[in-house]
Amino acid sequence: MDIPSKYDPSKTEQRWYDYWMKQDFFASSPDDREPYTIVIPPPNVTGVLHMGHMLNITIQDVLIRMNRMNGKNALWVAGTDHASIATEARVVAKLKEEGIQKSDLSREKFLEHAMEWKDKHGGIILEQLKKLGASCDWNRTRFTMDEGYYEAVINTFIDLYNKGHIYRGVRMVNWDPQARTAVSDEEVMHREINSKLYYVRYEVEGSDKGITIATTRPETILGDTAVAVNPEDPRYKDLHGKIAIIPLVERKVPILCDDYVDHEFGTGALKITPAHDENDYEIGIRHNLESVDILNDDGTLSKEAEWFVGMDRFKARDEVIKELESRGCLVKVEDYINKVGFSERTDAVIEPKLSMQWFLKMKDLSKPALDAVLDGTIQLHPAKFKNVYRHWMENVKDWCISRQLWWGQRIPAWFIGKTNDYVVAKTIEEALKAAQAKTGNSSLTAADLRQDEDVLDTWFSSWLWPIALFDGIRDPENNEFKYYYPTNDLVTAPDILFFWVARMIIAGYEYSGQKPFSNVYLTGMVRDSKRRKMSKSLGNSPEPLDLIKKYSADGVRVGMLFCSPAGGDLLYDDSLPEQGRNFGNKIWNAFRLIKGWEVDENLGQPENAKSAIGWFENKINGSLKQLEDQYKKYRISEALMTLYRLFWDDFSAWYLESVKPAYGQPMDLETYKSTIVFMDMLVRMLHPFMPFITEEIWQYIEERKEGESIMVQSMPRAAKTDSGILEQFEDMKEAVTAIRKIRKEKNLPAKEKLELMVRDHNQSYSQRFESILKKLGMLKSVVAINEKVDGAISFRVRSVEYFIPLEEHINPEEELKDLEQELVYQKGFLKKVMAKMNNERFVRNAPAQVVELERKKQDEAEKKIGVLEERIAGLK
RNA sequence: GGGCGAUUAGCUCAGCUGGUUCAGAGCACCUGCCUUACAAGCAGGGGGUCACUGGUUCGAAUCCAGUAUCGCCCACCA
Repeated sequence: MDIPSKYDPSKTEQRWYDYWMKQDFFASSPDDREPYTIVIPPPNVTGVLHMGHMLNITIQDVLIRMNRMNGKNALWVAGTDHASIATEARVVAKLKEEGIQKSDLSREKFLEHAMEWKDKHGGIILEQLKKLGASCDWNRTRFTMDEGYYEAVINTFIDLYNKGHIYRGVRMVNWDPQARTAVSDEEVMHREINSKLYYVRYEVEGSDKGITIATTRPETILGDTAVAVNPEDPRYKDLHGKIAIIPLVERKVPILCDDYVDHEFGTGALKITPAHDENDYEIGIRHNLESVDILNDDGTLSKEAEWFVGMDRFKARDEVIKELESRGCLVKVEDYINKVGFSERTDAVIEPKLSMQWFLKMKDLSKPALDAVLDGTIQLHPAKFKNVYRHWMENVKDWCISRQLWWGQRIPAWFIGKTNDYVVAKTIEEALKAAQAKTGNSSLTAADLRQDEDVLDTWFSSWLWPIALFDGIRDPENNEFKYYYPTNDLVTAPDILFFWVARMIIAGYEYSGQKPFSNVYLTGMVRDSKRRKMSKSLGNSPEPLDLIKKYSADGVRVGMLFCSPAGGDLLYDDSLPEQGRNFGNKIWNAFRLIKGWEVDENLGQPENAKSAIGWFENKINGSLKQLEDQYKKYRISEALMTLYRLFWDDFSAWYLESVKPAYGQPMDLETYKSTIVFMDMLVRMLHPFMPFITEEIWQYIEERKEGESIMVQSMPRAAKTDSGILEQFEDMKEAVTAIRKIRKEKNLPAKEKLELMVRDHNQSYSQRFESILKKLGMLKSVVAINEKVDGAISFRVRSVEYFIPLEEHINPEEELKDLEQELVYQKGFLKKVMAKMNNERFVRNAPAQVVELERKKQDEAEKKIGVLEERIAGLK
């Protein structure tokens, strides 16, 4: 049979994926089986596959394939997120390239462009997932703005509004001047930056003393409406109630007292800009201050600023400094490290800005979601995230859900006439009725209503993902929703624990009265080997599809999972997929070996094969047991390692070597059959991790019918193991290793067959595994003896002694040295054991088992010492 | 500034409710082999005061306290 010695995935992977699709194996619909459901974290519709997705998708596919093979009705739903701010930014940028400004377009026209763009690019990432082998039910692919989903989001808004959870109001919000929208607190990333602290002197009316304040944002001076000092601060007691004059704008403002001011910081005097700072805003309210908004939505200075109108805020900062300096108001400048908020999406510096927005009250809604994680109804893996989650949920603040964008679900609020009075309703017809009722004016017409221009935060739609996917908002009684929901596992990155996971849990309890999923597996970040984040600018982020081409999808999957414990970062290096590919090749070659055997039905089964099979049955069962435990604990990397070692070390290096017939010799039918059974089990066990190569081999193992596939086979189940057999085999392995080592040390020709004599034959494994010992140790014979042998090289495994009569290779001095070394070790060991045994408190307090164990150790060590002393005496 | 977590081999990590000489795995490394499945391989090997200091205990990598270093999350000190 002609099978290439190197596995070539380039043809097989696409072929099998097409086959699975054609057979509709990924599809699921409700039936009598227990469901197992995963919903994909919907990638941004603008997104392209990156390393983080690769890890995330691989884990989900392992789980879904595993459960499918375990007899569950497995469903993995895919989809994309409309990603309002990110997508809108992309579309705006693209239009700009074509010379079109967003402001030139009507809302409708812009949305046409956006939708067109989405249709063109939206499917790319999902197609990429297929290359990795993702077994999603593609018939169910959803989009967070598709028709039914859009409606679910709007209905949710209306419902929450009617329940009194949503309010509209002017608040200090995080303003992204680049995207020209408010963003939520979670979308602001604080970073430390090197900046300057400017000390600016304000004149005080009726005093030549003046007052100096410190600020990092001197341009906001233009919006100052007060100066504040701490009432207890002796330096400024004489200035209480006086009037300060703001430089440049020459505005007269009060000097007031507020406990908020820290006299330790700066000069102990604080400028108050209620429109551009959260604290100043609070102080403004307390003291009834006017607020002057000096910024336009795009971050340029507004008319209110009076100076540098229309200039960008950072340019204006420089100009203000220059101007202050030329007027002699700039007292000094210090280097200063402070934390600045950046927009998560555009990376623009966030401006705190007073603005009218919609908010969702979080406190009450989050209560059941907090409890569910605390009491284990929902489990986070790893569990350490429980604390982080609790901390966030206990301090959760109201969520700003409106965005000044067009791409997204438009807020279903309608203003009446030119007023700020509004009604919330799904359609304009309903809104009209409500407006008429509200105003008592039945002559209002649709023309008198105008819908709120804003859209909802993206996360206000994705928090419904597990529910809305199954149409559970519109119809909670529908079969699919009832069958698949709550879902089982969610696999995602910890950076969206609050953005998304926490809010899904909140929505889950509010809209289904249940948890949305039972387990959350939080992956780590993919970084490079120096722990740096993967980024385009560093050029350290490999192109996923190139990796698949180079190392195969199986290889990349395995590589991703080799060292990525839950929650731990994955330090990516090309050696990982390489190791994965090598593993694939190893499997392939083991299979080649088996398929290459010629079978002779008349041949009896040799002893070595019988014992190897008996051992490997136990070994595989032991591994299955271990795997069950590892899967239960979501220890995916460890499970993979268990399989890796089972296949490489136990199956290939020991089992196959034990049963392999001599070159050119045929094999008996029994052994062949058993080996095929093992191979079949092994590829099934490996299938979730390496779907392609295992399918390829499985299809080769036997003639398969159209429509058969490994992916719909059952997973082997653990049976009982005989630990005695496993231990005995381990002892035999040790003996083989020792013999090999002797060969190497003594430079014996590899083919020279040796004699082996075994003392203490009865208690040993060597009866059961004697034939394997002979085969792998290249032995002529294995003979049981009762007395020690002089003039032989010897070694020991546990209490059994082995002798290889090779007088000519013996160096008595070396031998003596080895034995004496061994004696020293044993005596040391015994001493340690005796120390315990002689310790009355140990004997009294330690459990009987432990004491018994020590007693055994003592016996054994004493015996060994006796033997060693006897031999040393003999040599001397 | 507050909270959480970590520190075990060159690297990435296991080590569950203290108890076999318990210090482990994979990768990397060293030596020898192109041996008739696989050099993407085979055989053999070296390597760690379990961050530090105390404490509890018959017994500590494991439990407790402190110290140091790192990481993450939250937070309005201009």
